[in-house]
Amino acid sequence: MFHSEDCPGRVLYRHVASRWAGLIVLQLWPGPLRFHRLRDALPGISEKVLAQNLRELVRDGLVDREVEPTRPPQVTYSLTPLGGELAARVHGLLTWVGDHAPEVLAARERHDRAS
Amino acid sequence: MFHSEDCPGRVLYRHVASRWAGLIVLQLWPGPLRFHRLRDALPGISEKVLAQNLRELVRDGLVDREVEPTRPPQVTYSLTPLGGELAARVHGLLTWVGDHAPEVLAARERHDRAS
DNA sequence: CCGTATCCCAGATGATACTG
DNA sequence: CAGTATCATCTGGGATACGG
Repeated sequence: MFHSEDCPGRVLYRHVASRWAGLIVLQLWPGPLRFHRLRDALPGISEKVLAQNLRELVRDGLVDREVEPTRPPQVTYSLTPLGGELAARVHGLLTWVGDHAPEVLAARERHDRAS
Repeated sequence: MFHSEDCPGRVLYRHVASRWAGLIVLQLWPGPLRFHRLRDALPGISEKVLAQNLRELVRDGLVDREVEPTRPPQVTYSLTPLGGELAARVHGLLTWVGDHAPEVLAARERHDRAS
């Protein structure tokens, strides 16, 4: 798979596998969120980087952006159907990582001691 | 999930979501491979980066490294059971990305034209 | 064949301040 | 509230050459 270096699949994968994109999509999986909720759910992300990633995700048709023309404005982000499918896969990967991280750390310690 | 910035899950996820780790694990899913086979299956990777990633994966107990003491030496990499579980999730994500990349690119073009 | 050792860089990320 | 602007940083990754 991905036998060319810049085929569409590889390009998209590089974005999905970026530091934050997967985590953002995952946060939106249970339901829509506003900008600051999203920010608070992702400790360590800066507003700039969150905004960048959201723009990319909207551009790629994975996330919807809705603006309520109130004062002050309210902006809500939600997954598109396409984004929802992606989120399911990301969720599978992340829950596994979350569940097995301790095993991996144990293996790492074992390895470090042995060497 | 991952409510601390440097909890084990986030750390492991950052590695798994690195540019190459997922692709390497995926290549090993069908069966063991030698170093150069792996390199050839991953267009664009340098030997240095491949070696780095493999060392990390071995350290984390996700990949096995077996050396035949022949001359010249033959080194074979394979997934551990733990690595196999991870590969399944990565496979789910990557096949989806591969299958839907065209849709995403189409959405992107639509978006770029609209703006 | 299977790597390691150097050196280097772009691009992703971060901190801070500011605006409609 | 929801961002942008600006500048600084940092590290994963790349090129090249060499070694067991």
